[in-house]
Amino acid sequence: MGVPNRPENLSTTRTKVIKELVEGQDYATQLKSLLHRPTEDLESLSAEELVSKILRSFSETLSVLSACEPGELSQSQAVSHADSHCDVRRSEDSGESRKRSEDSGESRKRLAAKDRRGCYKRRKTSYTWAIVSHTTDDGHAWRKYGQKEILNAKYPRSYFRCTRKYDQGCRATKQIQRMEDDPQMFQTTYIGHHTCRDILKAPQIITDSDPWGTFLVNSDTMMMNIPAGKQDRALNSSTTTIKQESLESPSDLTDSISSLGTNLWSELKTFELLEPAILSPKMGSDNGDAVATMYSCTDTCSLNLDLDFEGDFDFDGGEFL
DNA sequence: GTGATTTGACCATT
DNA sequence: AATGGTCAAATCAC
Repeated sequence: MGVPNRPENLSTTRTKVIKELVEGQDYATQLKSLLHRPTEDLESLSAEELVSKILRSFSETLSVLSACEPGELSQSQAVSHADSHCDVRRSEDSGESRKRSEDSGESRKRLAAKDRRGCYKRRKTSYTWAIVSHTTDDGHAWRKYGQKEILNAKYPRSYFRCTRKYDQGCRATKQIQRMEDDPQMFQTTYIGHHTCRDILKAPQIITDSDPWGTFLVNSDTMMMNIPAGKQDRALNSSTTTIKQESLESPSDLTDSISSLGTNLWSELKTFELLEPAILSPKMGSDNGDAVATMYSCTDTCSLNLDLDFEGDFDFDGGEFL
């Protein structure tokens, strides 16, 4: 990613974001009508397909936005400097194929391995956001690379990276932790966005999961809230309840979907006005744990650029993590 | 045999 | 020093 703060890049970014959101809005609209008339329009896309497309649209939008976010930029710069020797070495022995080659009996001990270790940079400034869901399946192919007991947490945290990390350089990772107060639910924290090309390749993304039964609980630069009442229901209800709810009250769901789309859209228009603030170097800098921007999709849809939840917003402080 | 997962060690951050 | 994120050898599953 070059110099995203330049005007021409801003323009490109805006165009891409608008395109993706328009697309997503269109699919959401189709989904809405589909839910109202589930038996009609047999030739149109299925609800599952539409949901997949909507999610893809969001994913792409987030990718574009993260690409122009200063924090992401500094991360890229870090890669080209401090990380470079590591990445070169990694790409030289290229991904998964490197795996067992060095093993073969000897040189398995620490000294050899030690040369490799410490050769990574912990990412701090990527886009992160979290969802709580009854499922951990999000349609992407992930590979587990670690698990850790977390202090004061009942359940361990599992670490996943995109399976395309090495063949496509996709930097997306996620962490999954079972929620203490509701072991049926998982909190999934995504770090970075997929840059690989097989986004949502698997249609099963919504087969046994209900994407609307999940909700975003935080982001360090972006936070989306499903309307508060729905959050409560999502928190307090099981999967089946959510699904039943959707079936019994489609308008409830579709209202949510459409408000999500329209609010995003109206906010996008504001985006243009607030662009200097959004792209200000302050946001998403190393202080990335602070929520610099909040996209709220509540009924009173607001865009607050100067909110700083550091300290106040104790999302990480034990409630979920 | 190949790819995925487990698990203890290493390392960055605070 | 404590904690959490990542690595990579060992192990598992197919």
